[in-house]
Amino acid sequence: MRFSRMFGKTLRSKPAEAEMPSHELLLRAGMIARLAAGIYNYMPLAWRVVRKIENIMREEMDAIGGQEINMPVVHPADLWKESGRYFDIGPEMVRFRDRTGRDMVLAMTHEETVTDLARRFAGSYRDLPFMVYQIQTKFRDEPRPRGGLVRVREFVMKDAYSFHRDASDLDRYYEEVCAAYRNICRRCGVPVVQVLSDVGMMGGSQAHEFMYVTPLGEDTLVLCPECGYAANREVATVARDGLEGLQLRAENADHPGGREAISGATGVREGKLEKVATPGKNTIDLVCGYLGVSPKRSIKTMVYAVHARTEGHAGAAKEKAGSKKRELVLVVLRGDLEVNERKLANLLRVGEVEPATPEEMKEAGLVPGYMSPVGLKGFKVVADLSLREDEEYVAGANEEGYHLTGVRPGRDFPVDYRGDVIVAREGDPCPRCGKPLKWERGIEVGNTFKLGVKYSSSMGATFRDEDGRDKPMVMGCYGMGVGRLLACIVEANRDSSGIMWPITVAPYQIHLVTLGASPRVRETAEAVYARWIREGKEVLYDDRDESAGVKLKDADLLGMPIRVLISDRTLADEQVEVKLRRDEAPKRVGLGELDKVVSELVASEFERFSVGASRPAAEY
RNA sequence: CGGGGAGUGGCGCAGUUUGGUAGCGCGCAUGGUUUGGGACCAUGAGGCCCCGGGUUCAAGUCCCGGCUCCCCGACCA
Repeated sequence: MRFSRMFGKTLRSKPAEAEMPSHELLLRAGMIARLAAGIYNYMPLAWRVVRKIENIMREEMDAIGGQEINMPVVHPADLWKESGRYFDIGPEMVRFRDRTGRDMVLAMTHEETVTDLARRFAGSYRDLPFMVYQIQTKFRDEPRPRGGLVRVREFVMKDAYSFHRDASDLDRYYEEVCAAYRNICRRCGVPVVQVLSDVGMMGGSQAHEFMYVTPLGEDTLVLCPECGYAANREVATVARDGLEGLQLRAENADHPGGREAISGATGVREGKLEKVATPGKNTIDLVCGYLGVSPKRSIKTMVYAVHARTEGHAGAAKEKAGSKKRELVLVVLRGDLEVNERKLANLLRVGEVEPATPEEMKEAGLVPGYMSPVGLKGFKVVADLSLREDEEYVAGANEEGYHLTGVRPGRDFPVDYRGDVIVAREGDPCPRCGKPLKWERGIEVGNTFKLGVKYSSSMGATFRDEDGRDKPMVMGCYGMGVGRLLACIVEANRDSSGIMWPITVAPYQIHLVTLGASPRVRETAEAVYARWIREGKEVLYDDRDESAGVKLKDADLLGMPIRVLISDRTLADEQVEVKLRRDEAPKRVGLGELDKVVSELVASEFERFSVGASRPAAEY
């Protein structure tokens, strides 16, 4: 490609809209152009990168037996009503009617369509397992697009779906997909960490996310540097022993206060529920400070509102889901901990929970600042595992200005649900090895879900098993955002001057630059360019009549891995200059050895991003 | 959807406080001088100052309404 003919232009200054380095560099390089919030054009250089990323994805999916297909972006809403998601998903799904008035949607993902295909074409256990994938546009009307290509509304995703006879076959295959995902990221030059994640709107039993770790990431990851435990904060757990046993005992040892303080402050014996006046002490800190008790010895009571879940099969009743009254749930946990709303929703088996509004609490007769489940009727109570039935706590008395001491969960109030509903904190003990956990931020480039039979059972995708019985297929689904991966490639491969493309995805492998306007330089470069094009080399040839500074700055910004420079100065010695983008120092190379040197560099650059023997052999 | 900010040649910005001929840098065009890190000289083109209404002799500037975009949250590949 001749630079002088290339559509697009580099920018000298940082565009005002740029939010993060990859965004700025892609804009300045003239590779992307925003059309609307979260909707981007891809210019020629970026599109070449996209095609290379897609091909790496294809190779890795094919290597684990995937078969590429293509499913539509516009779906009849009926399919989404069948799975029930038409009613569960909010305004992020674009809905419209076609000219005949039929309800249609834009695809946010393709579980419904692929499950429809599976039920039509796979009827026997002999047809299983199989995996199909596509690289296709999705549209999600995100509330807040951001970060250039990191969070957009229209995006291309590689999505794969596998179908199995049983869970153990899915488990086996799932590992292969995870390995393939690691290969894709490695080949694209993006380091990722695989973390446990929430199943989200996909449903299912287990899920992982593949995260590029960066302070600019949108997700918080909980990592154990010691044993490798890694989870999204939404689902991260902590070692309960460390939390409630050892630490609490240590705390009590340090603070002769502890339970004695409770009796001391109130004059009551241990083991009895007593009401104490705590005027104006309407926060955990105030109450505990006042009573001289550690917050770990107090019960925090939170009120959440939930909608009844629109579960399973579709039904006309769901149409009015929005009008349903919200049920209030009391959540109790140790006073020093915070509620993890994601875990709470999962425990209650609802899509989401929301903190109750002050009006709702008032209407229900609850007293903010002095709440507890003690003596209240008509509320479901969720107790976090951090509360022990053999300990006593300070809790609200449900009366302005009063608290209770000596409260025992279970004895003094009933517990309907018991589970892990707390947020893991930095420094909490790792659930696997007990060492302190660390927090990082990350961008999710891919995810994998064990869907199980959520879609196959609701949509009737069954197969006849060897035993003659019809069973729902066991499914997995696996997504990876192409544009988001591109953004992460830039994030992970750049310096202050510009992008440093890994050769595996670089728009062009070689950037040929001339300096000066002398005929000899021009003729030499033209000859080299013509020869390389003939040989099929990927070369961007900067043939512009620009000053040296402009051309070199552009070469750094655009970031092709190998730069070949021809000038009067180099030709004086019958040489050209060869430089890797990632290296500081250029090398002089005789004209006669140029092709050999470049070919070797191309090969060695590819070697840096190879996955070697770690790629699994095709299984099918 | 809450809270904050911004819309002025292609890009980055000033001008708005105090209403009075729309500016600067980069880019673009033409000619010339240059050519190892975003050169220089000269000449030139390019604007419904986001949209609609209002106040005024006069609105980029003041008032009302709307739209779009950005940031921080809530939400997600």
